[in-house]
Amino acid sequence: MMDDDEGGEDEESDEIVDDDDDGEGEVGEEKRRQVRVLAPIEAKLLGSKSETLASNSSSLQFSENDLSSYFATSSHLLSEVPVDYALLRPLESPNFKDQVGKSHQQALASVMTEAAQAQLQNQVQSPGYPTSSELSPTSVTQSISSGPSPMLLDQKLSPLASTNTAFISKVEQQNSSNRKSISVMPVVKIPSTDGYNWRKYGQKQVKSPQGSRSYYRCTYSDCHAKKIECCDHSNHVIDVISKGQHNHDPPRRINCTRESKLALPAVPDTTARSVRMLNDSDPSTSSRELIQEAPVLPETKRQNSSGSDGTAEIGIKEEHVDEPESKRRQVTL
DNA sequence: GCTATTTGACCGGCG
DNA sequence: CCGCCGGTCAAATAG
Repeated sequence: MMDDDEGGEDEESDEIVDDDDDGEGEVGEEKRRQVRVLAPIEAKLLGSKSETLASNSSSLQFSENDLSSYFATSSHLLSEVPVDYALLRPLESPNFKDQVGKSHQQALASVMTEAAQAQLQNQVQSPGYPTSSELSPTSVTQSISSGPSPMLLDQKLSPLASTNTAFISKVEQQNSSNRKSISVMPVVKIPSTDGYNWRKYGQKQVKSPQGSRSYYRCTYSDCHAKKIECCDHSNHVIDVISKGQHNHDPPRRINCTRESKLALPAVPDTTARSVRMLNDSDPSTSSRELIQEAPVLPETKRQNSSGSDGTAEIGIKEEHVDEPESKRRQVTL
């Protein structure tokens, strides 16, 4: 898929930021333009990704000045600024204060959550953006922590899989063509969070928990493991149901150049997700009340603002289904 | 050309 | 028997 994860950071970042508005804003054109204004900054920020953003004060300072000047001219766009930019710029900076004044800070605060949501998606969808494992976790997490839930961040950062890259480009197409059915794919694809590679083979609008379901199966040749992502109306993944078991180890894609960049190492991302084991034969576990949240990030319920974003905790069920795949029409006609 | 995703259609289960 | 619904297939599409 998206093979240019190494080169196309700048371009993609545009799309990425634009990409996240389809979730909420539909601002489209205008937003895209606004994003372009920020492109240079973004390039710088992304350019310094190899160093730790937080610790590299020089580059940060640079960005800071840049941001300030940009901010002075386009402060009204702040709501569109991904939270990372806003937060990377110390609010205490007198320079910054001078230009924007207090009211902007207040506006910033209110806007922060929105921008944070956008930024989160932005991060996860940017192939060039350092993942939580590449980048000093604190730098990212800290910059975000004042906004939405770190859990959300983790959720969104972790699943950097090949599918995400596809999502970036596809979403734009979907935006432009105003698709009728599913507005966008779920913001987060989980494929690699559990270390396995998943291929999506279907998506369905469902009613029970109103939203959509995405159906994945393990790409491993003989593995029949499947999983279903349940998304709410706003395409936020609210539940992940695993069916079947892998008959292989999670692929360690260390040597795989492309995927190792896109996907995190095969470490189960249980910090962010609630994990639910669901036996197929155990219907008692089929309801969402059974979600066990991993209390790794004790941030209240992290709903308030980010909750509006549908930051529903994702439950991962696991259905041990040894169901024979020989159900129906497996024989192609 | 290959692989992954999207999406409408199809199929079976269930009430 | 019929309609609804969820799961899957497969052609079309995209990168």
